[in-house]
Amino acid sequence: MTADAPRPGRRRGTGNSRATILDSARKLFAEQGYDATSMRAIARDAGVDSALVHHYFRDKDELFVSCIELPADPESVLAAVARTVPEVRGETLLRAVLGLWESSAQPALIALLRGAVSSAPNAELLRQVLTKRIIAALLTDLAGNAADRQLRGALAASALIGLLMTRYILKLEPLVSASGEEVISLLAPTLQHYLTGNFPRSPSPA
Amino acid sequence: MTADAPRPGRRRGTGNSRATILDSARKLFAEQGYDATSMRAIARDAGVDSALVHHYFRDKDELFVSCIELPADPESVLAAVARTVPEVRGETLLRAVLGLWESSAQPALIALLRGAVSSAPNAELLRQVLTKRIIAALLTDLAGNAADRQLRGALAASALIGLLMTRYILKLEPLVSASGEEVISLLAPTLQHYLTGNFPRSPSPA
DNA sequence: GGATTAATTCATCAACTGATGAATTCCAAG
DNA sequence: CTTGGAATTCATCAGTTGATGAATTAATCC
Repeated sequence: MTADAPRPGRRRGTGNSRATILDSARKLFAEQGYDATSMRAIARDAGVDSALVHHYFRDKDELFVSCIELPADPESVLAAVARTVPEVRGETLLRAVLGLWESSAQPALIALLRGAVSSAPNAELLRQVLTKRIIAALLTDLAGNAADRQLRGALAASALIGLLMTRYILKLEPLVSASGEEVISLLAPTLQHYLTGNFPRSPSPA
Repeated sequence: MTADAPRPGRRRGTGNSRATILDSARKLFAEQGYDATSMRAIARDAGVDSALVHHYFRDKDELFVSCIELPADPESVLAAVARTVPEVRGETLLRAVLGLWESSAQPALIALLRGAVSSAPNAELLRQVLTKRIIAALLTDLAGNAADRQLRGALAASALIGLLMTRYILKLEPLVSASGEEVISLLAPTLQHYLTGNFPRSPSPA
């Protein structure tokens, strides 16, 4: 008996601990948020000593941002969105974003969203991503003065964030169980209207 | 000297410690979220020993939900919304919700929203409030079968949550600086469309 | 005025947190 | 075979957290 008392030292074959740790961290950060997730819990979930986590990632913050570095390449996806004609960009953006969120990047994205809400610096991070990347892609080649464009971008962002919150955080039915295409067909008109429709008090004098 | 060494025991006049604690708690929960706010920090902010906080509120959870119990009376506000004709309910709801969020209840509401995102049980709390109260009021006397109504309610909730997130948490311009009336005129059509408009694949066969 | 009750603080607990340094074991280069 | 580095765990630290029970002071009731 007394089969396995795990002694220290390097293991035989397995050289994937770092990746395992990252997976566990993404999962737990996504499920419970930044504060509520302890280094020890991550280590436990990864089947590893907590000191090993610190061996690969200096501290909790570094581990968190390492989780956020997306596995996929959202940059090119957004560039593709920017290249479509503005008249269908609502649907295109929705399809791209939902594609990302249904991919293996989901835990990282949920972690990003969760983090943004629970701490001010992380909120700044998300705001940057939102304005400098997503909204920027949305507004490419869009007509109108600066104020008008900024407003349209913010409204689109609000629709998008609302969807992500209800579908992935609050898990409000029937938005959770709906297929991606259903969601797209429901929300694309709204997004498109924000981008290219005309408003009650849209600041376009002259 | 050694002027003031605060000794234990009841104080002279001041009988408002409980309210002071609640104010500090609302403020800190709103600023930093549930996890990041410690009982001790609340006590310090209220100028009080941390044991006194436990004297009035059994534990941190009870304090949190006490913070959420709104100072105003949103029940009657929502009832008023439910009494309007469905055709203007989008605007009415928006006006009511924004009124609440611009009132003294704001810290409590931000705390509720922050809490929902950072922990699953608190998410359940917000989901309950959302479905049993807000969405319920929205759907009063609305035509359609159950599935259709549930979908419309969820979409309206997503638009609402998106607005609250961008305006009060992420602080995305120009939605932050816009006046309440501007926001209403921008979003009311969307909400109204979700409630009473017709959809691409609205499940109304026959 | 004596007894009861409420308000307040002190001292303290066990649990958990993130983090560090030293030890152990293995792999790979020379 | 030796030597250096990488992977891994152990033991431990100081700090914080939520919570409790006892002590102290004041207000209130009779």
